[in-house]
Amino acid sequence: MNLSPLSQDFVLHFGEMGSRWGINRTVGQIYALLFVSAKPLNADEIANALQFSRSNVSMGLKELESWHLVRLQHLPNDRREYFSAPDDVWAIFRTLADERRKREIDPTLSMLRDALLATPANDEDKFAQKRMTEMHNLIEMATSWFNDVHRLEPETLKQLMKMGTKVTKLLEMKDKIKVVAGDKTSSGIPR
Amino acid sequence: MNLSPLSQDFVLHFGEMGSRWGINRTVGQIYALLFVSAKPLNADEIANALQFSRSNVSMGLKELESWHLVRLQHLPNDRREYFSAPDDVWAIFRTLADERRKREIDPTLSMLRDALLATPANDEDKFAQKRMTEMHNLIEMATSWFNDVHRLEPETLKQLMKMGTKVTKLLEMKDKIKVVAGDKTSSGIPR
DNA sequence: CTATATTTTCAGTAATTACTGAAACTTCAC
DNA sequence: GTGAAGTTTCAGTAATTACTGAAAATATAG
Repeated sequence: MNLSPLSQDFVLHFGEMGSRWGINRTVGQIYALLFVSAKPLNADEIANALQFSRSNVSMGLKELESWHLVRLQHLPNDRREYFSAPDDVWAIFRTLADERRKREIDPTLSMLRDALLATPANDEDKFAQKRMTEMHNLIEMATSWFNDVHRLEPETLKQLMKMGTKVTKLLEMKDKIKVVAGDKTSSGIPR
Repeated sequence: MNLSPLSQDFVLHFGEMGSRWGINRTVGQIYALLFVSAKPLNADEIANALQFSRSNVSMGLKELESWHLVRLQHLPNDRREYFSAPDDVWAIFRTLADERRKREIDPTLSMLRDALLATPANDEDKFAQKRMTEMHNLIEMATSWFNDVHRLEPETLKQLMKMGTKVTKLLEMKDKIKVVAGDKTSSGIPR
C-alpha cells in the first residue's frame, strides 16, 4: 500500500468496520479509498494502492455497484473505467440506508406479514404472533418515518437534527400555539 | 427443530438476517427464539429446539449477554439459568443501537478525530482530510441527534415518528407562531 | 467435603467466505 | 474483420469463522 499514513489508517479502519457489518473487508477498503480520493480511480490503481488482485477489485466494484454506491465514468482518451464515491456524504448515507431497507427490512416485513396472517395452532403460536405484531409495528413505523425524512433536503434535515429534543418541546406545546402571520392553511398546525 | 412452523420461519429468517449484519447465524436464531417465547428458556431447551450443540448455545448466549440483549434469571427449585428477551421492542431496539454505537461509531469518531489533527503531507492528504471532516460532521450530528431521541419515552417517540415530515412544516413556520396559552418560558419557541 | 448438576472453555474439525491467477469475454481502434 | 487493452468469470485454494465433543471449571445440595 503506497498510501499516505493518513489515508491508510482510514482505509484499514473501514475495512474492519465493513466486516462487522457483513460487508467484506476488501469492499470496505475499496470504498474508503474512493471516498478520500480527489479524483476517480480505475481498477488497476485501486488494486495497486490496496495490494490485492485485479480480479478481487473487479468483484468488489461489482458489489459496490449493486449497492449503487459508486459512480462509473470515463475519462477522455482512456478506455478504462473510473470509479468515484458521491460528493455528498448525506447522499451516501441515504443510499446505504435505502439499499439496506430493500435487502433486509422489506423481506422481514413480508415474512412478518405472512406470519401474522397464519392461524395460530396453539397458545405458544398466539404469543409468538403477539410478539411479531409488536416487531412489525415498530419496523413499519420506523421505516415510514424514515421514508418521510428521506425526502428532506440535507439542509432541512441538518436543521431538524440540530434541534434534537427541542422538537419534543414543540410537540408538547402543539395544542397551545397558533399561527400569527402569513399562513395560508386552515389550522396551520400539523397533526 | 420441534418448533411450530410459525416460529420456525421467524427463527430461520432472523438467522439469515443476522449473518448479513455480521452477527453469526446461530446467535440470531437464539435471539429470535427467545423473542417469540412466552417463557424464559434454559440452554438445553434452546439447544434442543434449534438442534445445535450445548456448547454452541453457551457461546451464543455469552455473545448476547455482551450485547446486553438478554435477561438472565433463575426459577425456584431449579439450578439452571433461564434466558429471555426484554418485553419492550423499543427497549431492544435502543439497546442494539446503543451497543452498535459503542462498538462501531465511537471508534470511528476517534479515528477520524486523530486523522483530522494530523498535519497533511500534501494536497492529496488535504483533500482526504476534507472528506473525513464531512464524514465526521455527519456522524457527530447523527449521533448527538440519536442521543437526544434516545432519552425520549417510547410514547413520545412514537408520536414524533407518526408526525413524520409534518415536523418540517412546523419547522418552516417556526418564525410565524407564538404561544397563546399557559406557557411559562420566555419565548416559548425552541430554536 | 463429596457427589452431582450445570456451565464454560478450548483444541480440533467442519463449513463458509474471500481471494487469486488463468482463461474467457468484451470493447474498441485500426 | 484483427489484435490489443480492458474487464469479468470461475475453479481451485487460502483464510476465516463457526461448531462440536470432551475436559475443565463452577456451583449447589446434602
